[in-house]
Amino acid sequence: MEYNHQEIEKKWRRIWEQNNTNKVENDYSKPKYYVLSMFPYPSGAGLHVGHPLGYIGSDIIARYKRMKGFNVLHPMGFDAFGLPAEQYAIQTGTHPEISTKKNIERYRQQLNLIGFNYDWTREVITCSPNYYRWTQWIFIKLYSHYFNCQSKVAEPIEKLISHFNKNGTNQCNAFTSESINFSSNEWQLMSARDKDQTLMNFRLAYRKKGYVNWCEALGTVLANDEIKDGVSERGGHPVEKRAMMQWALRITAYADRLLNDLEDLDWSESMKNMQRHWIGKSTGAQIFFPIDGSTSKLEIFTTRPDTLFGVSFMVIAPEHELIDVLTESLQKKEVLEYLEYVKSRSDLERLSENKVVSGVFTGSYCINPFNGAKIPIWISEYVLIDYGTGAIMAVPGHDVRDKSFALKYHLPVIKVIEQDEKDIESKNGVMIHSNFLNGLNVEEAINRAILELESNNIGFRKNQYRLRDANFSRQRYWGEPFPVWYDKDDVCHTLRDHELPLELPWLEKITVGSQGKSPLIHATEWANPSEGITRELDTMPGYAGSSWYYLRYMDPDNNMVFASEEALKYWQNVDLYIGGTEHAVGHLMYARFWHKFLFDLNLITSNEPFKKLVNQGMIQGIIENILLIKDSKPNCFISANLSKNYKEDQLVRIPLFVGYVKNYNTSDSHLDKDGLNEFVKWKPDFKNAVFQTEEGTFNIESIPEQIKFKTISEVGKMSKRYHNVVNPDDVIVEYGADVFRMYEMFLGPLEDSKPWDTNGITGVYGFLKKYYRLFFDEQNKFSIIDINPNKEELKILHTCIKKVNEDISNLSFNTSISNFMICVNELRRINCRNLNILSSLNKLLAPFAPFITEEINEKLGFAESVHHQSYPIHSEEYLVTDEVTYPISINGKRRHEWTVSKNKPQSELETEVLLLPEIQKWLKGSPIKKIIIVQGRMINLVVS
RNA sequence: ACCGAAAUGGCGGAAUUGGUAGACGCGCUGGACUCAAAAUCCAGUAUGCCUUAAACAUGUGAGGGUUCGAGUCCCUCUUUCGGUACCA
Repeated sequence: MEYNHQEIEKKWRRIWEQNNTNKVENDYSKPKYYVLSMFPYPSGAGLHVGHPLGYIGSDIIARYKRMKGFNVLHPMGFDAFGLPAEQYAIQTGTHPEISTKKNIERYRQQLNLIGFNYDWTREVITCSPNYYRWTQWIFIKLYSHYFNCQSKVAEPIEKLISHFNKNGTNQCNAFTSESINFSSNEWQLMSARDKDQTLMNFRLAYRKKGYVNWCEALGTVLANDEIKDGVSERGGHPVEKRAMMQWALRITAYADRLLNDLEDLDWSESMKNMQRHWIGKSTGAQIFFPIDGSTSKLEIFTTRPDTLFGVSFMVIAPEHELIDVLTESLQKKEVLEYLEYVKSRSDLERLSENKVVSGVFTGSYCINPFNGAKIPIWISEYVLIDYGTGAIMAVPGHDVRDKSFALKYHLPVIKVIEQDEKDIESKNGVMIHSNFLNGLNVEEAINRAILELESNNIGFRKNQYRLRDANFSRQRYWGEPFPVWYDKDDVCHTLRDHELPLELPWLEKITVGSQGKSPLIHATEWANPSEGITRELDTMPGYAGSSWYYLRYMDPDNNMVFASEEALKYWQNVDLYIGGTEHAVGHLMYARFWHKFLFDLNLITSNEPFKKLVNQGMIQGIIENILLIKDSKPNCFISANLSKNYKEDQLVRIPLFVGYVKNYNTSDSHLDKDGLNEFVKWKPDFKNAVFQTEEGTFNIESIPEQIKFKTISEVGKMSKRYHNVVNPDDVIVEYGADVFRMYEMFLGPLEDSKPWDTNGITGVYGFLKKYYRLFFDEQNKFSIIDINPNKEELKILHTCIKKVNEDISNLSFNTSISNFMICVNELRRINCRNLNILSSLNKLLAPFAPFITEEINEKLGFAESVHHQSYPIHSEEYLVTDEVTYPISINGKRRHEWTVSKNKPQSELETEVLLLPEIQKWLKGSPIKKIIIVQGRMINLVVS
């Protein structure tokens, strides 16, 4: 009887669905275990082989935990709002709701094929009004709360308002990004609009000016991802930074808690470090430098107030609000030119190419508050507006970047710490040329300087965070609408609970917006529901829906609350969260922030959302690129072996469909004549392009038969944009879901990234065929013998049980599969057909290969699903051996093996080992310096 | 540039966490079964020296160090991948 995966898998898929085998109850009597995989964005390319890597891991854990007696929550859903669906709509006219729905159906079907034990009745889809109603509801909560710095929790904004009524800002303890002060009287006299704007400084969801990538030609805001080399990826149009009113979330209020609470999480240290670095807490001082000839002051933050006597210039960000005031008329032209240049540069470029410094002088000066020195104020792109105050004091004597700037523009370099030239940024040394700081070490000087600043009212001690209040607005259609409206005075109001959800209006045709607004500007009735009332036309970003979805799974259909108190209390938080490193910071930081906020409101009982976090590696794809000469007319492609004749920035890499390329992912990857024809058919824009090789330059008609047009191979993300997506479907048809699952796990450690490659899948397929055949006799009859197992069988089985249990708890699935292979090979060697042994092994394998084990389980005559039985536990008694083989090394080099009784005492080992002839041969009578014996492990002889 | 991860045979990887490097699988070579193929089974397979084997030497990205002993720990470097706030 041959293993027929198609038949078996089809059969059990149907039966499981009929019997609701995967249904999860809120059965509060059992201990709970919540295992979650990051939900996917349902892209048009379908589920690719990278997605299931983590899903299979969590599925194995979920099935394992269930067999261990836990009530397991293992849900799945879709992160369904997002840019690609909208882009697709603009290009093809298919409404995002329709394409998204279609994509989700495809994904769900593909997921079911793999045999995950999801309870689909708990599915969460972020774009369904049923769900985003509660995203909007949480947003309103954020809007109507502020952060109390004293109690360190969120509190209702009404509390702050009544404080303002009584005391103004005096001792209000509210977290704010901008320090503002007013009296109760001033507060009461404010107009509704002013009050609204003032409160925006405190609300956890608020509006402020934020910078976006504006593309005039496309009439839209672009994602960083859509910009390449400073121009739009689509069409190559110029892009500039533009300030717009944007919603933002005050995550910075929670910076300290997000930092401190990392301690107790069962996350990898590297992951915690990435989060720590992202939060980037630094301590220092905020200092006000008087501006020469003006009453206003330049506010800066520095971690090194000790170096105040070494300041030789100031640098402000190109977006700094004081630029107009500071720029002298003589400098105006130069400054404007520089600002023009900076507009075209991305933050990434501004930071990464900082070997080449650039900047411009404003013509104005500051006064050093400590010694009255006149200091020139410069503008440079290496200072970012979003970090700190957008202005720095430059100390070229003790900062490498400041120094290279000073050297380029011939500004003075003043040393104020006695130290070696090579470690000018270190905090070792004694202060010099610094008046009252002279003779102090750096730490003392920092404290002394801050005291001096504070007593003279020119600055104060401050913690600064790299973490920013990230932009929460998108000028897009396909996202959650903000549940707010503006009155004729532009005062913001939130909708009431019963008015939620505020649904996205249906647009027949999605087109880009205008005047910097989203496509929602075309929904005129929706946008202006009545006289003097306008809705917010921005929508929420992708991370809105994903910041709390794990809570909704606990009680997904509740229409009264986002999840019931009982469900929240029982499931609490996620015990194990598996997802890709690409979400290491963004998503996890925001989910932690929302969770803490809901915790402050007493809506949930845990302080952190994800107790244990594991990052699965990426399954990478091969990206094949064809080289195009920039700005060539007609478009001229070159064969990759000619690329050395060009500078890197003269060429553009265009990713193409991997299927057109011969020998892909090798140094010989190339397009042949057919490949080039297919390429042109696929990208008709290039039908008039020419192709240059060593043999000459050809157009598409004149291409010679034997052309080898070389491409460039890279390893990278599997993504629709690189045209290298591999779907699991074909693999499953050929080998079955059990093989697919086990093969993905067998590829290597869950955490490692690796390019997709099906070489070797036959090994896993062969294993399952062998496994299946274990249950059949020579006549191909299912035949199992129900007698007491012998010692050898028990040893083989229990060795495997022990290893597999250990491996599962370490999420080391690749080695557990090796152990299954070893076990099956051994059992076949001794021709084992024992019921006791094989039914235990079948249960052991069930979480990995749910279909085949269920089939065998039925054949073995068990009525209950194998997945509802209990998991085997090993007994040490079957594993004991009485002999041990010692490797014997001489000077650390292995020379011999020696098998002796396990209990041979160390003293006997020591004397007897020297008598072994194989050892004698090596010693040749030289004296033994030392004998190292690790009992039961190894012996090492040290000779001179 | 910054933060994080990785590098072991022809390939994916294993190594009890400082103790026999290469488990398990792929591929390859040879053999059995077969008219033949597929499937299956058996044997071999890090490299060098060598007809082969024994024996020996070398060997975990590069270079240094600690140790009786280093793939594993420390320092320096190289390459690749992920993230860097509007891809999700």
